[in-house]
Amino acid sequence: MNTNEIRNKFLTFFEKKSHVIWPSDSLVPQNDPTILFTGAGMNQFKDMFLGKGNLPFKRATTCQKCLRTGDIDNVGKTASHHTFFEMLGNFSFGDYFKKETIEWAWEFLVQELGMPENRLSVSVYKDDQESYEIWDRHIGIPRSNIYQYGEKDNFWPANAPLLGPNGPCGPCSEIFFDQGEKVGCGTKGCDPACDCDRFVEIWNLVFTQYNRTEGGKLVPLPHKNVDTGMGLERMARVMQGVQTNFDIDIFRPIIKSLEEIAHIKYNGQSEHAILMRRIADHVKACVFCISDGVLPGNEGRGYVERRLLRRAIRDGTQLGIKDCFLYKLVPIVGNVMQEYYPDIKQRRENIARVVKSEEEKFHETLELGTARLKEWMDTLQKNQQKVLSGQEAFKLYDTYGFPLDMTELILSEKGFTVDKDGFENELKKQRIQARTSSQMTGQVFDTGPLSRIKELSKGTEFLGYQADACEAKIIALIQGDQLVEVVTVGEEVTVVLDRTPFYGESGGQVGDTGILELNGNQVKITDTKKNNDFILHIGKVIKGDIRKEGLVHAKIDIQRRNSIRKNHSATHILHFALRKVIGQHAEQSGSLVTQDRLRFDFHHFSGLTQEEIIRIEDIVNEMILKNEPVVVKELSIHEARNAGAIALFGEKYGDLVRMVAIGDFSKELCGGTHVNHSGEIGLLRIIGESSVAAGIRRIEAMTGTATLNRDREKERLVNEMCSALNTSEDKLIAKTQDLLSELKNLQKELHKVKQKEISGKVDSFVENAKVVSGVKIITRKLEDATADDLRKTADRLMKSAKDMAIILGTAQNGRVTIIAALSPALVKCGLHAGNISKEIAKVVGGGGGGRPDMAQAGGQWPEKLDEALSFATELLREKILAGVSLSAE
RNA sequence: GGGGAUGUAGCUCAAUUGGGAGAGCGCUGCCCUUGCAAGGCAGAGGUUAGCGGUUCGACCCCGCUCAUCUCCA
Repeated sequence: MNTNEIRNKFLTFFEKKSHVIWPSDSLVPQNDPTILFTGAGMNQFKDMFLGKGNLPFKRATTCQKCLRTGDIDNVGKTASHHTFFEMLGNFSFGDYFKKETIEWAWEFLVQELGMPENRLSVSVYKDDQESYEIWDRHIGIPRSNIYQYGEKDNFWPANAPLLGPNGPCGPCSEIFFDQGEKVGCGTKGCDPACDCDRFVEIWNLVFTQYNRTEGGKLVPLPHKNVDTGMGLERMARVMQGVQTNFDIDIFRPIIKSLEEIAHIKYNGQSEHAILMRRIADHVKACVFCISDGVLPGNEGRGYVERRLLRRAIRDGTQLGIKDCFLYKLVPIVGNVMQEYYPDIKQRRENIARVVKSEEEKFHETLELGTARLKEWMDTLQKNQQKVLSGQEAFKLYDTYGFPLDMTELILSEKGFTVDKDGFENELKKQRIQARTSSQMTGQVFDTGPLSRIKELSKGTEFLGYQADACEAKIIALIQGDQLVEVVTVGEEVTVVLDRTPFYGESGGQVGDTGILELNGNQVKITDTKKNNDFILHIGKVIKGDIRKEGLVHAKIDIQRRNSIRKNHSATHILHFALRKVIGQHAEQSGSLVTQDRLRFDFHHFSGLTQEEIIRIEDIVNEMILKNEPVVVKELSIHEARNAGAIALFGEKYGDLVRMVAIGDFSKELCGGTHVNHSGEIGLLRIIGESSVAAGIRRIEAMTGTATLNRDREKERLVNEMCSALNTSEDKLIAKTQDLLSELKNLQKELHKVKQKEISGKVDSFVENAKVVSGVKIITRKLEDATADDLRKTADRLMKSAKDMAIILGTAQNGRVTIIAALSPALVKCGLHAGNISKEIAKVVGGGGGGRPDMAQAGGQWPEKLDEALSFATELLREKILAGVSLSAE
């Protein structure tokens, strides 16, 4: 039985038991600060479990995409560990409980899947007599097949009564499939708790019936929930009678393709097999991440994904694959998953491009790391050492991203080793440092103010598609993380209403601004955000006090909203034009729609040419001028897909969606606000094109009167330039070029004149030089000279005689600059221009230094420059006399 | 969120540890060469990522910001 059949059977089985088949949540959880990735079927139902969700059903069944990296080190080594996997589940929110859950689970396994009863065994929590009796009496499982375990194995979350966290929890009952004595440890007393492979845990039935409070108290919940999870891959492995999860129908083609790329036969046993399994797992995880909008990066989710990708790439190199290869597996993953996840196949090219570019990047870092490591190996060689220190290995890893095992490999080829303990030590240090400042609290359920509001209300009704203003009741006033009753003038506040015309930031469209008014008291709303079903009005009380009573009049800034409408509709047209011009792969990967501009990110491998930009602009404006109607319809997701509407990467859609159609060319699923006819947009101008990430480009544009203002501004600029340059528009460029070349000529001229002036002075300086012991001493002041002029003059003077000591000074802008130069012979005698300049500079209130033959000094008392120069003459005389006698000795 | 590294000409990188911003490749022009490749000469190209500080003086030292890379969470 293949995975698709199992999945379908499961979902339809529970549908027959009055469950709603609910779509999988995105791997990126929305509005849940407690987790990075969706890791279990229940994640999207947390609010339902707490009794404050507002989904219109009490029973649901899902097949949830999950990503977990906690057990990453086991992936590939064991038969069943994955990072990405699918979890089948059925859920009860205060509806049925243990009896039905257990009964149905048994019915499904035995009757639907036809599993042999004698191979199944179960476990229950030691204190959960209720479940025990259901298994024992109601189902009639032999007692020898019912195991009772403690809170480590049969409680959710594990060890919750003792260790926490606080929140909903409860006992669970697990169902195991016995693969027989031949598999696993082979000991007589082997049971489901054994670490060996014999008993496969196929289903976990969790009964969340308690709320754990401070101190480990378990308070019974008013309505009890059921949360079950069946790993699809594991189940498929049992049903298909194969040894590991990687031998099932959705993994075999990936492994097979890998065999062809690496020219290595997969035998399930060797070291190579571990690597191949891991690659298969990781590439699938990354494909799903990318399709849910997570791009590889260096923080948060993107970083988790990057680590998975890089590990897979490294495993590939261990298999002897030299070039990029992972991206070639993307279409294979698309094929095996296409029935339940058609998007993956559709987007395989974009996904593959992201994977490939990450592969290329990683190869680059590997090359850089290898080069650095070779340098260190050379020094080891020189110092006749054999061991690379842990610090150095860690530096290579930490700073340059060079994996430890590669370091070891390269070292061992030349007979070196690495201090692994030292490395681990460094890693431990970093972990401790980072953990002390983490934001993930380890809590399963969010306890912030919003979670408390959910107990008061089901959400905010959005009226903004039709209305600009309405009367509304205040549900809550939030300040910081506190719920308050009154907010006084001047204070900032977040207001939650029961209904509102304010659009909460989502889908790239910014939140509305406006005014909330109640009996002359006013809150100025500067931003509006969305959290689940609540719309949060963020602002400041500007008049009177706001209390949680009466009806407020909520009114948005309609002009601003109208600009946003234009930009949002324009974004859709731009998306269409873009794909028409550069290709269908140019899918949206993000957008920002504000009142004065729009930003649109899309998949593309290179920058746009000027011609492409112009064509895109032309097509958009053509569509605007056609004044096509914009029609918004509410449809089921199924109908919308059939109509050919574009859904976005990584967005999760409910059963009812809004489809925005412009003319007959653009259809997108979109919750934003739009114009009624495309003509209202007026005009679109593309004002920028740039890169945001590998494979992603960004276009910025503006519409409506904003473009008019921009054009006026440009015109004003040109006019001002014309009047500044005293010319007309048609001659502006020629005139500018003339001026530039004139300027250049003048600069050259000036340079020449200065050179001439210097050489003129040089002669007289040399003539009037004092001579001490055959050394010409020149100390002079130059007017209007820069440090560079002084230096050039000194250079010129230096050429005029063999032994010279030169000090030149100038006063400019209230500062003194001095240059000291000595000819090589004097330097040999022990004179140092740097030291000399230092002493001279003291006279003008500064310091100095430099090379023995040429130095620079400065000071802040220009009036003392003459004094400094005569001091310099004396100083040089003394030094030369001393120096010469020294060298004579 | 916390660390480490990097940021200099269009590209790849130097700058002796605070004291004249340079090389190679590429570009422009000229010369040489009967083709190709090369060679010779000359030239353009820089806010040393940005801001602030220390200093007589900062590519260099210190602080902040930004971008890229990387590790930890």
